[in-house]
Amino acid sequence: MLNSVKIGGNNSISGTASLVNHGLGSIKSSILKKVAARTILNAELFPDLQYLVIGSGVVGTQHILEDGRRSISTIFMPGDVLDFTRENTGGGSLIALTALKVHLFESEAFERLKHDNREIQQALADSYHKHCRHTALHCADLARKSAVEKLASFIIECRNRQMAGRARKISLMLKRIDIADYMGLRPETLSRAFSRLKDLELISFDDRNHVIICNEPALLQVANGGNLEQICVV
Amino acid sequence: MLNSVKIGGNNSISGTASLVNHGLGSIKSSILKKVAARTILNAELFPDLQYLVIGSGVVGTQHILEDGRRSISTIFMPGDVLDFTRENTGGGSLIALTALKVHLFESEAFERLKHDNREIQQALADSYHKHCRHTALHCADLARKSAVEKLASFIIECRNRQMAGRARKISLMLKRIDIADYMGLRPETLSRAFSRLKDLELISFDDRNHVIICNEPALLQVANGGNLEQICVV
DNA sequence: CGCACGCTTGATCAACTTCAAGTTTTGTGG
DNA sequence: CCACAAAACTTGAAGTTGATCAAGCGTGCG
Repeated sequence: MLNSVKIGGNNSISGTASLVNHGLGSIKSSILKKVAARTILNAELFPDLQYLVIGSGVVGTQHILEDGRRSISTIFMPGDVLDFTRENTGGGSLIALTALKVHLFESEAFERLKHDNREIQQALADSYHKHCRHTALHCADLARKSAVEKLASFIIECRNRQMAGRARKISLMLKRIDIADYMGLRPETLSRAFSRLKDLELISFDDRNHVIICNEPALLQVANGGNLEQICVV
Repeated sequence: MLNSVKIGGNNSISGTASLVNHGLGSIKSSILKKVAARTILNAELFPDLQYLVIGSGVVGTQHILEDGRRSISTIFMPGDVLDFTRENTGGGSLIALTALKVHLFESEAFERLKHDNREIQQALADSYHKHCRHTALHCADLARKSAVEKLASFIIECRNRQMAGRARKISLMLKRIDIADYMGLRPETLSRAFSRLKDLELISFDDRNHVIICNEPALLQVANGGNLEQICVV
């Protein structure tokens, strides 16, 4: 499956069609850095930075309204690429939602390489398109779904993006407040949604940050707006 | 401002940094087609289609939940590019929200051209990034804003994307039901939000589909989550 | 130990949805 | 061009959902 040197070596990205696997791994100029949770990722933090590939951890695009309301419009997971050559955030700022390990690629060397290397261009394009898909789905989640449906959808998104395949144990990765801000809910409401899914035996908890999917077909149906009463005869 | 042949000739896209202005205009193989409102745009409709540039009208990415709830995750306006070479919709389908005039670009000739022409690659990349920015902003709109804030935000988005500059008269382009589905509201709630903005004299109506921005600073503040009571001393 | 932080639970309240008319606009055939 | 029907939009009243406010419970750490 893998066809080039892998950077980072975090097994959460193995098997993916990530940028790393396409060509960036062969770049010698990559720098590995650790970033503390809650750090804002911007040009000042990483001078000369053009592209950043996440090795481990999660980054979010955070938006703050005038009165302090916070939302997270998109999240980036291991293997995802952040492109600092353009403003893609729509006015939001990139923030480390967990501690990170990131691979940095410096400007000039990378730009030359990208110019010549069709595989890298392709890998970057793939990454953009994947991001577009995720974001479109996320809009659909936010627009018309109930709290429980949003949470079911989030758990499914986590599983899909962690490349967990059909694994039943899913890492939530984020704190409750960040999941809430991502799904457009308040933490209290999110907590009640967790309880609801647990009571209906669609999920159970391994620990606070790891859920076990107990009834996947039902969870998928709930995520897609199916009728809870019909799905869970309790 | 324009630096190449323009296709379509719709003045709503003049002055933009759209794909058309960058390089696609020089492609001779483009086909102009009219599309009726409510048509689903897919591979069956346009065999061999790779890229589509909107000349006039609006396209939306539509998602339907199991019980029929509908949402529109993203919209495309004149000058925007639809890329049919990949699935970017996150499971949604592209639908003409108004009657359209579109410019189609056929597969093989275009692929060759793109391969050789750096300007076209750049123009496509620009288009993707613009789309990403709009979608991120839209997520922030959906997540935590009230109905009135969402509507204010939609009006501002319309103005910005229509390249209306600081024009006060804005075309809403969409029907109420589509605006509602885009902003995650029911048409009744949207209607009440329109009344609210009108009563507060932030907007007035030219006709049903054209609003006049009466107090732009206030409208911007409302769109960004400012306190209505403080902004509008009524 | 005790404080801080993150999460959960309970009660109340506001906002949005739903349901049910009305009203205006649009489109069509005579 | 008008009449009429259908579609689109608005308005009102009642019902739900999620937000807010307030308190309580663990867990980790100085």
